[in-house]
Order: sequence, then structure tokens, then C-alpha cells
Amino acid sequence: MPRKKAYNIDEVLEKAMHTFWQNGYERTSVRLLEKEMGINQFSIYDSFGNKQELFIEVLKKYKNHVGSTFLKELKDSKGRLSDIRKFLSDYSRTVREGKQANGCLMVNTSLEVGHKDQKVLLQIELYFEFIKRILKHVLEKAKAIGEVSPEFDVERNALFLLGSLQGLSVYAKFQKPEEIDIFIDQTMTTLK
Amino acid sequence: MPRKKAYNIDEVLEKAMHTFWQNGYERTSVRLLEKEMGINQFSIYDSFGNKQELFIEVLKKYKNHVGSTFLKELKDSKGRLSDIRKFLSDYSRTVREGKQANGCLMVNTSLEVGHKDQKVLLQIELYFEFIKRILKHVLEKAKAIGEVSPEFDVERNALFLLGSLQGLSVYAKFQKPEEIDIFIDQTMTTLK
DNA sequence: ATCATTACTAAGCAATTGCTTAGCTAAAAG
DNA sequence: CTTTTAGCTAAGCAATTGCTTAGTAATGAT
Repeated sequence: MPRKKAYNIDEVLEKAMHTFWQNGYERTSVRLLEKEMGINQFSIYDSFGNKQELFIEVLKKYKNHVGSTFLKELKDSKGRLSDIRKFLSDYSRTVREGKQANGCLMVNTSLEVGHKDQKVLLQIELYFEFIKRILKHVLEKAKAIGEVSPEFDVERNALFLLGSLQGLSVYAKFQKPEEIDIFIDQTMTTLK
Repeated sequence: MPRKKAYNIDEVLEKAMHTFWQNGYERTSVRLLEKEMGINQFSIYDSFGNKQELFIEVLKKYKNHVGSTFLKELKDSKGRLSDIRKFLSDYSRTVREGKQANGCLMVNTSLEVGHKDQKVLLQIELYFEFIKRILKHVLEKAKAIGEVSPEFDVERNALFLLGSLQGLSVYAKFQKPEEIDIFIDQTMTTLK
């Protein structure tokens, strides 16, 4: 009976993700989304409700995106210190050299929108919790294979790495590559 | 000859600072500034040029503000590790409990506006450079009084602390107080 | 082929954005 | 007291915001 959509929901959502990533929530107008997603405003509202709801979907997609790329690589690693270092290094490179070199969408959003929108806040918390869980998982592995001492406190160090990651999301946008390496080196010295 | 201003430039600038701090650059409309600063739009444009130039002045004021409160306390300290810990602790408390509990204006701005505005970018870089200089100054002191080893690398550790501070600006907005303490503890273990 | 259902186009809505301007008011120099 | 200078008020500018709606086009079951 119905007419079929001329666009793929997931494809336009990905384009929306890059647009929000590039410009932030407030600076991304529906006109710009229309242009970047390649569909009419009506279609945006028809498929996603409104700008805020579209953004929530974008945040979910971003979590999947990060979770299926270098977070997955970290999770599937042996749990060596070099694996963790590589993760930090890859992450910082994305922050400064990503397709739009505009940091981490979640960290950006956490400061721009943050506590002003409960639905956005929930996605941010879910994301950080997700990362923390994977960090714990890898640190458990590291402990099991003897990369760190038997007294190593996984919970504390996972929290610390989460904070370091958030630091990198800001730091890597403004510091030189060699300074980023120093920060990562210094962070790694805490793991033993 | 002239009529004198009915407001104090520095006072309204401080009110503007809190307004931008609370809401971010984009979400702060000139109407809101008018209301919060307590003066007419004309006066804003007359005294500051435009919204962007006002914001630049606000960023300068913020730097002075931070520089004359706990950054000053840090700089004037003996350079003990406990002084540095106190600084990190005070800073994180401001981030989560400040008059508006909205993090660090500079870090917020660095992610919201960042590289999109050269004049803003300059202020951000000056601010981070300013903090790094004070961190180095204090770490030199710490080394001189034997709080850290003679081999201690001041430059590297100042860079690391700067990154940790930026991490705290995000981390402290979403984590519980006891988790913030863990992050600070862990950060402090790198200094020796 | 018809018809019900959904998708798309494009125009347009009120509200808000940053900024300006015309007219009035206050203060100090002459 | 007059005049000059600058500050203030309030209305209004075009442009942009998020969102809606009326009309048209395409699809597939009947």
C-alpha cells in the first residue's frame, strides 16, 4: 500500500551524526541537517520527531560507532599494557585528526548540553558507564596475565583511566602530538 | 561635557561572565545578557562592540578571576604535594559546586567554540599556557624543597597536570565526589 | 485500473537571533 | 542658563530558528 522511503534511515542518521559532531548541537540548524542528510525537513521530522529526538538517536549511534571500532579492539585485546597504550593513542589521534577533528562528540555534548537536558544526560551517562565497563574488563585481563601486580585495584584504575580519557578529549585538541605522547606516557606510569 | 554611565563596566562584565558560564556562548542571547547585565542592548553594543567582543572580554576576566583565586593560592604555596592536591580538590569542587556548577568556562568554550573562532582560540591558548606556567613554577618549588626526586621532570609533569585538570573539568561534572577523590589520588601518585 | 496509504515537495508559520537607529535625557564646560 | 557631548530608551530591522501544513507523487493490495 504505502510508498517506500527514498532514503535509508541509518545512512542519513550517520550523516546527521557527523553534522552534529562537526558543529555541536546548538550550531546545527535543521536547515543544515536537511542539506547534510540530503533529505527534506519534513522527512527529518517524520522519521525522527524533532531535533532533540534526532540528536538522541545520533548519540546512540555514536556510542555504537565508538564501541564497534577502537573500543572493540581494546575489549578484544589480550589486556597488555601496550594494548591500553595503543587505545589511548588511537583515541587521541581521532580527537585531533578525525574526519572533522572535533574531539569526542560525547564529551563535547556533555559540556554543551550536559545537565540542561535529561534525555541527553542519560545518553552521556550510559556512554561513560559503557567505557568504564570495558576499561574494567581489560584491566581484569591485565591483572590475570600479570601485567600489573596482584594488589592492583581495577575499579580505581578504571575510574582514573576514564578521567584521563576525558582529559585527552580536551587536551588533544590543543596540545602538540609530542605533548600528547607525554600525557599518555605519564598516565601509563600509574598502571602497575 | 558628557553624561556619565549609569553602570560600572567591570560589574556588568562580571555579570556577563556568569551568564556565559551558565549557558555557554551560543545559548546566551543578547536579550538574556541585557536582562542579566541589567543594562540596555544599546549599552552593551556601545561598551563592548558586539557579542563576540564582549565574550572575549569575558574570557579575559575569567582568566583573571581564576588567576586571582585558587591559582594564586597554588602559586603562593610552599610547593608541597599537599598544596597541589588541595588545588586539584578545590578546582574540582568549583566545577561541580560553583555558583552555577557548570564546569570551567575555558574548557567549556574550548569544546563549544574552539577552533571555529580565532580570537576565542587565542584566549583559550593563553589561559592554558598561563596555567601550565604556574604548574611549572610550583613543581620547581616542590623539587627545590625535596617533595619530589632530583630526577623529577618538571616540564613533563606540568603538561600531565594540565591534562588532568582538563580531565577533571569533564569528570567532576558527572562522577560522584568519592570517585573524584580517587581520580585525584591516582593523579598524585604520578608525582614523585 | 482503482484506491488506500504513505512519502515527498515547497511554502509558510510565529518566535527569536544579533544588531541598529531615531529621539530623548542627563551632565558638565562655557 | 545655554550649549555641547555623550548615554539611554524603546522600537524595529532583516535573517534565521524549529516546526507545520497543504498539496502532490509514488507504491502495492484489491
